This record gives sequence, C-alpha cells and structure tokens, in this order.
Amino acid sequence: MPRRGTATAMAAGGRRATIRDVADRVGVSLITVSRALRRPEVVSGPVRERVREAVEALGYITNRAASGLASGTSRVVPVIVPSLARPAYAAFLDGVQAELAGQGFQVLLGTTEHRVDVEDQLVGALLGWAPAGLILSGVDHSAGTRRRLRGAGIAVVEAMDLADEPLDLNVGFSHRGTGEAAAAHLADGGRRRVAYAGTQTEMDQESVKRIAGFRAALRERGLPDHYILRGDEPSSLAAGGTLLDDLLGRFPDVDAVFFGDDVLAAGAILECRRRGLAVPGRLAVMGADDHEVASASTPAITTIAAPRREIGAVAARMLLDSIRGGPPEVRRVDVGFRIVERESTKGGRT
Amino acid sequence: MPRRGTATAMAAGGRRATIRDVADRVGVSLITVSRALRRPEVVSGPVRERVREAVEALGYITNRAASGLASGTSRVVPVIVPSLARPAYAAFLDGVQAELAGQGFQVLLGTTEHRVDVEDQLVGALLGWAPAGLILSGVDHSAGTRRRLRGAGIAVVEAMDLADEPLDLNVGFSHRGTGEAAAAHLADGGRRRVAYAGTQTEMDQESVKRIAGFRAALRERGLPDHYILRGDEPSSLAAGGTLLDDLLGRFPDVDAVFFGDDVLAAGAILECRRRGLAVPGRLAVMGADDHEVASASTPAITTIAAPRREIGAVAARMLLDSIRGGPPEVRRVDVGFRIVERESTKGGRT
DNA sequence: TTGAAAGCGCTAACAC
DNA sequence: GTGTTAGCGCTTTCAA
Repeated sequence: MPRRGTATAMAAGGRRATIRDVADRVGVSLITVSRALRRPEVVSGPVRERVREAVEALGYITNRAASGLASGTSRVVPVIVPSLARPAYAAFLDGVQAELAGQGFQVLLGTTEHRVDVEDQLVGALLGWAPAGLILSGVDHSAGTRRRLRGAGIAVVEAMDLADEPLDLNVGFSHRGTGEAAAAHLADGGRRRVAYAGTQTEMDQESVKRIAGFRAALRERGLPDHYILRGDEPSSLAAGGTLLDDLLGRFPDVDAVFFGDDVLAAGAILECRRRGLAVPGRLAVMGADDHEVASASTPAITTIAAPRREIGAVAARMLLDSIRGGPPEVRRVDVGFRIVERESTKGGRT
Repeated sequence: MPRRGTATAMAAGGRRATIRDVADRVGVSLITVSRALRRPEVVSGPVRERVREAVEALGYITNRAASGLASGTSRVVPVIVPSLARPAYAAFLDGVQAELAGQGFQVLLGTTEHRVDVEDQLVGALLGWAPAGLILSGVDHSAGTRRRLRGAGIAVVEAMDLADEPLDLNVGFSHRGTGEAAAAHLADGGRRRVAYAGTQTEMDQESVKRIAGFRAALRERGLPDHYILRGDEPSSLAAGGTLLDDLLGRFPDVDAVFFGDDVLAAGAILECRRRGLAVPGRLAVMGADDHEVASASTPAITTIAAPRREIGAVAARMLLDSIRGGPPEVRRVDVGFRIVERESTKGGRT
C-alpha cells in the first residue's frame, strides 16, 4: 500500500477503528456495541447514545467482511445485466439500485455482453460474497448456472423477460409478444412485405424471441416471414443506416421494417431521407424501447414501450420481500408492454 | 432463510464447500489449496491439477468475506455516480465496469442523485468493504468525505470533472470550459441575446460550472449574461418544450439557447416546430452530451461531445495502476471535449 | 440489558 | 514446494 492514513479520527496506532476501539472508549463490552449498532432497541438509551458518540468520534465503519463472515450473509445484491450501453438496461439498473439502496442494500454490478459463459463466471464470482439475493436480467441460463443458483439457497429474481419455469422469482414482459404485436401492427396497417432488422441478434435471447414471435405472427396472416436481417455491430444511428442499405439491397420490395431498437430505426429514417424514400409512404418504420430519439425523429417513430425502470424496482421489491418474509405468493409478474403509435407507420395500403 | 441448498455438488452435510473440504479431498493442507487458487505457479503441477478437479467437483467458491477479512483488502471498487438516468453517466459506468471486470475486480454501485449528504453516507458505507480503491464522479465533496477518503489510505479517482486539488487521481474535462465554448460558439455565430436553460441545475456542480463559464464568456464579449433559466424536473423532451415556453415568455427576444443536454434541446426544437419558429433562423439551439437525439432531430443539433465511456476506462486504469504500482507520475488527465457543429446553430446574423 | 467464549473461512508469516 | 500457527473483526450461541 503506497498510501497511509492521516485522518485525525482514528484509533491509536493509525489503524482503522474497530468495534473493539469503540467498546473501550465507551467502557462496555464489544458485543454491546455490535448490538447498539444493529438493533438499537435492545440496548439501554444511555449506552446507545454513548456508542453513537464514540462511533462518530472514532470515525468507526463496520467491517463488512468481518460482519459477512460471522453472519454468513451480507447486505449485498449482485445485479447482472447484458450491457450498460443500452439505455433500456441502464433504466432497469437504475430502478433496482434506487429501491435497494433505500433499504440499505448495496448493488454489485456484473455485465455479460450477452455471453452465457461470462454469466456463468460472474454468477460464480458474485456468489462468493454470500449475497442476500441475486438479480439477473434474462431467463435463459446455462444448466450449470441454474444448478448453482438453486444450490445457493438464496432468493433469485430473473427480470425483464418472462420465464416458463422461473428459477425462483420473475418479473418482466413477453419479448415474443412484442414481436407478435409489431408484426400485427404492421400487417394490420396493410403492409405485405414486412422485414425485421437488428444487430447482435444471435446472442441476445430477447431478440431471438422477438424475431420468433414476429415471424409466427406474419405466417399466421399468410405473409412471408423471411425478410430477416441481422447485423453484428452495436446499435447506433450509423448502423441503422447500414442496415437499411443492406435490407433494400437484398429485399428491394419490402414495405415495412421493424428494427431491433429505436436508435436503429432513427438511423434508417435518416438514410431514407438521404435517399428520398418516403416514410411511411413507401416504407413503414418501427422501433422498440421508447427511446427519446423515437419522438424526436421526423417522422416520429412508432415504438414499443415497456416500464424498464419499474421492472427494476419491482425486481428489487420482490427480492427484499422474499429475503425478509420468505417465498411470496406471487412469484411471477407480467408488467406488459404497449405499442406507441406514431407517424412512421401511419397510412399504408389497406 | 426460507430456502435450502439442494445441489448435488456440495460438501457432506449440505453446507457450502470450504477450502477445507477441497484440501481434504485432495489430501493436502488447506494453505496449499489457497495457494493453488491464488498463485498457481507456486504449487506443483499435479497438485494444481487435483485442486482444480476438486474445486470443480465440489462446486467450491471462494468466500470473499473470509478472504477480505484475512487479507485486509478486497477486489472490489465502489463507483459513485450522480444518477443512472442520464446516459452520460451510464456510459461512464460502462467504461469503468468493462475495464475493472477484465482485471478481476467487481464494481459496487452507488448513486447520489446529486446530493452531497447521500454521497457522504455512501462513502462511509462503501468503505466498510475494505475496497482496493474507489471511483467518484465529480470533484466537489464535503469536507468530511474528503477527510475520510484521505484517511482510508486507498487509491481514489475523481472522474468526469477536473479538480484544482485532486484528492488523489483525477480524469475528466473542464465543465467550465464547455460553458465558455458554447457561449463563444453562439456569440461568434453572430447571436447577441444568448440564453442558458437547464434542469436541476442548483445541485449539479457540473452545470453550475458550465453556467459560470458560459456567463463569463458572454460578459467578456460585452453580451448580456442574465438570460439564465433553471427548471427543476428531470430532463426529458417534454421538459425541453416547457423550458422553451418559459424562456420565450420571460425573454421574448433571445436569439440563441444553450440547453443543459441534448434531450432538452430536442424537446425545445419540437416545440419550436409547433410554434412555427425557425431554427436556426430565428433561434439557434445547442445541446450537450452528443446524444443520438441530437443527430436525429430536424434540424440536427449542435452539441458538445466528450468521451464519457473512455473517461470511465481511464479512471479504472489509473486506479488499477495505482493499486498495483503505487502512485503514478500522471495524477490528472484532461481528456478534453469538442463542439460538434450541426444545423441548429448555423447561419445567424453575423 | 449485558457479557464471555467460540468460531465464521480465509491468508500472512514463518517454519520445514 | 508444502505445512503450522495465529489471527483478521465481527456475530452467534449461551450464560448471567
């Protein structure tokens, strides 16, 4: 350690103050201090007050490692998301964090970049903290991870998507459903050659399901379901433009496109404008996630909105309830989604 | 604990496997296992291999609390940001997380909502984990937090903004500078009644500094510096529209507005369109953060871009270097920012 | 309401 | 290259 503590408020010797130091200063036993800190109601008023003063004076901070080791659990909750680059997950994380922090729990962050092997590793590493519970986004995990999580004996929430057989607790909405709804919306608007275009779709189970729902709904209506385009760069306006180029190169006759997210859709619309291609006249464009860019584009983009931040908050609440009160009756919450209709899919050729 | 472990891979008795169980199974002492796990090169090949197998078979996971307690430090780094709702901070966090995870460190997340008292509390709580280092966004902290952090004897990075007197390490760009640059850009484009409009500006030190730089640069040019509007709702397209309304109500003659972020600017542009107010003809509009909405708006919005994700990555690298090699020679990195000029501030009345 | 003893699972230091 | 010993700072019994 290259640095050295120089703060005034410290135990003699320059060490960080321990519960022992606080006890000595107050003149009680160490365990009394521990109790005064964790369950103030069980110690006498005067003692409680003097402990408070000594803690303040010494700058005492509970050592979480010691506390966790002795008690076998810690007030920490690992939260695993695919990525922070996508606003949808940032919003989810925000919801979780706000709710958990309010209850004195800390979030340990992990990102998988949509890779199952990374998730396996992360779960292993994070379980080492003896967490009170764990929140995962997504419902598709390796067999090893599922076994490990069940074996850990802690509360687990799978969030964002809906699980057929939840590991424990589950909150989200149907990604398959969003695909079906998008196809229905475009087809019912009179579009006949309806495409999907997205990036990094193979690894991301959410888009795999969305595409499956999308294609199924098209087939049901007797429409072709093979206008599917997958890119591999991350989402950006530029990527949206490129996707549109590729799409029109491969399928020149498409009359509607559902993009993996609003940023791609907005980028495609910019490209349409460059090409002088009318939206929605010639081509209907639809996105997902209800990103600001969808309302700010011209034309404004029809999108799919889901309460991502609220999913995070609900996930956190379900977890806390389970930690405190045991398994709840409601193990699975479907928060739903809705289509926000805007200009980019208006009209069509009914 | 309402649940119970039922996994197959466990030590006898249903407990979670400890290093002791691994040692017994391999037939070596416990410390040998510990070494095989942390510094494989110091144990013999065969032992290393048998430990690996036993770990696998038992599903052993290192107990971080025990490890941290025994060693006095942990591979965990608290990262404190004002909020996750703003994409700029999500990008920063993403950069930190990616870099740290790659080196086997875990991120403990804290958000302050721009409140100094919350930051104080968070720092206290998070130091309890005996972290290897700590990353804060912002450079303005309470005296108590400064003292505490210095006393903790760990590496600390203040990120995003530039500090006059860094606590330890510092990486970011000048927020005052962005304000000056925005004012200069608008004034040099011939605008004479130049306004600033933002939300939640009192608590956010970054915007306080940006406004200070903005006003100073206007005064330097002999322009009025009192066209300043502060809202108090969070940033959104709607809030941008409202700000524009208020602004034109109070200062009907403004000819340019610098918004606190691109989303507000985009919302204002939508409102201008509703009112039939020409941008940039009648009013120049400028934003900040280089959000997608700035390129996707019509007209496209001039903005200020800074490498937020990279700041996070650099912060993480500086921290790791400091943890591993002691205080580095470079303690302060200015990553700079740039104005991205687009249509929304073109022309003017030179 | 308070205290004493024991030990959580690991690592540092020092043998061998 | 491997083992022994002694804690790290707290919480959990159990007892007073």
